[in-house]
Amino acid sequence: MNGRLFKREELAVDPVDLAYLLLGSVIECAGPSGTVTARLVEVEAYRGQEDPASHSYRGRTARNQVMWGPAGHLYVYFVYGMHFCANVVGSEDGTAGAVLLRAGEVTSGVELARARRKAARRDDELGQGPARLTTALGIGPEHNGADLLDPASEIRLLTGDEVPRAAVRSGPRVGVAAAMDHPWRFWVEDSAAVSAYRRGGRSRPGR
DNA sequence: CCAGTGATACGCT
DNA sequence: GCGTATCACTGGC
Repeated sequence: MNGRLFKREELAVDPVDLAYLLLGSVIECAGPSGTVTARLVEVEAYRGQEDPASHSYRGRTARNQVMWGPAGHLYVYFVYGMHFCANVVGSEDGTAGAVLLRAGEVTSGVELARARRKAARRDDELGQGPARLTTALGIGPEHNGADLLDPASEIRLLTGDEVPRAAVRSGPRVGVAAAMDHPWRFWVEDSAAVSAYRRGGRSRPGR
């Protein structure tokens, strides 16, 4: 079924499986000035306490408490002094797994997204990066902990057209020095909204 | 290419 | 309690 809310048990899975599930799905954020929806095309899996790159690696803190809660909630964090990034919380068995939303194609509310993302020169750039995506959708700190599966929620996660595994590419996560041996970044091969791969300020095309 | 921006968390007193 | 390195980044050069 397409365009329905996910069920919580569907999301309470290993973060890598959740990453595949989220590609092609739709996130919808309603606010006072309108609604923006985006089709997710790039994500990264974070595996909780066993993963040195995960915010939950060092245990529960005030910032990361949402990651220990039930699946299907949104973990929003502030980074680099000016940006917000959003994760979908996965497993609820105490492993604090989550999937970072790295990029999406804005599929409705394009005008509102453009107004929020003045620097974007093409529509492909509206959600082309984790903080660009939250800006385009209007996600902020007030959405930390929001339930994506509540029909009454202003931010919700819906099923989309399934992306075949053959159309999914994977590689090392962006900006993560630790655990480079795990290809836990996943993206839709033919999407123009997939972010450029950067590491240490250097661009690494093709990887 | 690289400056901006500020919360976070760790290692020391 | 305090100093400070480190960011799951972006936009303007």
